[in-house]
Amino acid sequence: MTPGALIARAIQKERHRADLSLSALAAKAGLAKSTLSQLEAGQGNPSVETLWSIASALDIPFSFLFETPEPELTVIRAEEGVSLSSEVSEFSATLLANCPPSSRRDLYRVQLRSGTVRESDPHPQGTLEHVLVSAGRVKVGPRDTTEILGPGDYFRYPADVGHSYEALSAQAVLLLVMESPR
Amino acid sequence: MTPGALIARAIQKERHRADLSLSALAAKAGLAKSTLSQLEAGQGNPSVETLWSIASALDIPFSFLFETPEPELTVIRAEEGVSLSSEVSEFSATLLANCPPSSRRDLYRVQLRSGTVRESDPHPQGTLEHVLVSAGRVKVGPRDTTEILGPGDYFRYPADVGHSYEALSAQAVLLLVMESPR
DNA sequence: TATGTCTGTTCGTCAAATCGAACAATGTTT
DNA sequence: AAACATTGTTCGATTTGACGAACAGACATA
Repeated sequence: MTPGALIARAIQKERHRADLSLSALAAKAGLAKSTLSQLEAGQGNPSVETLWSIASALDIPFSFLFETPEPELTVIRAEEGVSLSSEVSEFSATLLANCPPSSRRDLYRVQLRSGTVRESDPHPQGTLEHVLVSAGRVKVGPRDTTEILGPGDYFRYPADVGHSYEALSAQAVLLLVMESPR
Repeated sequence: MTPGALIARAIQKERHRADLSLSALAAKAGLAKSTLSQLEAGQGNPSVETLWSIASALDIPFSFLFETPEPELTVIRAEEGVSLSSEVSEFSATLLANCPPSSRRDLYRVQLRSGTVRESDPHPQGTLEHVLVSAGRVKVGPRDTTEILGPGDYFRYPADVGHSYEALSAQAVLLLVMESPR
């Protein structure tokens, strides 16, 4: 894939996501409409400064201007999972998810208390979340596909739709990996 | 950090790692030496085509040229950490590590039993490991920099040197994120 | 039907990025 | 020491990306 075409698609995708018109984005980025137009047409060979302005106008990290992935939905129970790299019972490692080619994975620690349900708005399209429960019982997942998880359980689901977190025990701790397309 | 300076450092770093002279790289990339010289000096505003040539001449993914250096060794205790989006006490999320531009992050669940020490050989250069303790107490880290961690603790360390995992309690569960350069 | 405001595209002009040769500075050969 | 091959730098010439106005089309308002 030629870099020009790559960037063309990325810009257009991100622009539509931000719900901006070409002219509006041009203005916000301090660029000429013509420049942006040509870029989205795949013609032209933008400079870094130009791309930088676009990225910050779209309020996205610079590297977001390069490519797209695909979603999925997976649960691996505490006792399940492919075990690898150790027959020794003192150490066992289970591969939960190897990293797709062009994605970022940010790590969060989340603490929940029972009572209310934490509703999260949809993240940008293509976003996934990985949850590994550390303590307590929780109910998490997208709108109609929530899962009930206990300590050690792993759950992966698309987060580009509304989703929620709810503690079923008094308190719960979980590791959250947010995976978003670059 | 200005994009120019960012790229300047990246190019120079990667070029030295590839053990190429400026002239040699210029030739291999089909660029004028002068162009490259100016870029590494932080002056100038390269076009995407130019950067693309450089990346492929260095045989690295395009996004390598936008690496932002990160502190290598970090501990965040269970009660510490920058809290965000936690207006409600029922939900608090702590950012542990946001994802550098050009890395893969593979997710593992690791179970340890006390008794033996699990020694791991060095991974490829640039590899980092993130550990979030789910249950039990563990002692993990590179050779002489191990940390003792309890539930909820987070630890990040370079894994391109020998490192080890040891359970201090009867049993321990932890989430391991292995981060390697692309 | 005009009049306005938006959409995104195409054009000539100008500034700037790239080029290529000439440059000084080191190190290696004969 | 002289001759040569490196290193990376600086310079003017030329290509080219970015600008901004003028453009056609879509839609709303009066």
